Amino acid sequence: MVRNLLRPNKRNNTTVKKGTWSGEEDQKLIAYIRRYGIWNWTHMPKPAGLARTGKSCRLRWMNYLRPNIRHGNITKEEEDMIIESHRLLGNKWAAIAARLPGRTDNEIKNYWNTHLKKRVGNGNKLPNSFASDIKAKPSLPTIDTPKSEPDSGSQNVIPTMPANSFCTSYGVHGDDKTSENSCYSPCSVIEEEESLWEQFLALRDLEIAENFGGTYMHSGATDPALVCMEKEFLHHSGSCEEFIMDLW
DNA sequence: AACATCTACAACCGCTATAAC
DNA sequence: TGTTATAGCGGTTGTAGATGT
Repeated sequence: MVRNLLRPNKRNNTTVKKGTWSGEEDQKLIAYIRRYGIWNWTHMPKPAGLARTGKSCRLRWMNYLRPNIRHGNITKEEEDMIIESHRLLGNKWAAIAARLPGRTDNEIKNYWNTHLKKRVGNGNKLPNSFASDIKAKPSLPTIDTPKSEPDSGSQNVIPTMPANSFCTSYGVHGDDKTSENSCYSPCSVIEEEESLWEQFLALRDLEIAENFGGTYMHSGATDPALVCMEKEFLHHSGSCEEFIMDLW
């Protein structure tokens, strides 16, 4: 029994898939973000070839697919940090996650509810007023995380940008395969070679380029792939053929 | 072997905050 | 200033796999 439902979306008359993400869906999302970056979660699923809501895509990316996510057992040190942070902050999972590099709020929340809640209980929680005081003070010392501060110098920086300012071929994943993080990560598996879906996206770029001057040029396209290609082509001095070659 | 129960965690839902218009 | 769209957060649910009977 897999949570794998299809629900019609009344708003745009499409069918939205729910439930567990398949490997193919992961691959599509990673390939799309790898190529185009994160520009708008709501409008991303369609051009990415996903029958998911933007919200679902965001959650999947943030909690599972994003680079530098640590999967696997929580260490003793991390557990201590969770307990201590929870004592200070209460159920502020995002704030707690910010103190634990590579861990997501969802993971910490699950870990707390399944492993620590009974053991630690709520007895050590400080009053809410204290927790909100801490929240209001961004100077609270925290451990750097990819979420709050993308690691500089690395290519594992996900571009986030408004839809109208985006550009193609942003590097989402680094080439560093010597990472000490040996935990399973769908990202690292797919990183090994260009995915089929990524190749498809590249072919689509080519198709778009071939149609410049015609259909796409004045289509008012909103798909960033088209918008950006359009901009790039307009600024390209060479022929269409040269433009295509430059893309590779 | 078959079924029931438990555990861990991925994913969904509803709400709030923020930004843009 | 009000409205709408989007992102993010925390609570909760549902499922897969493990374990017990």
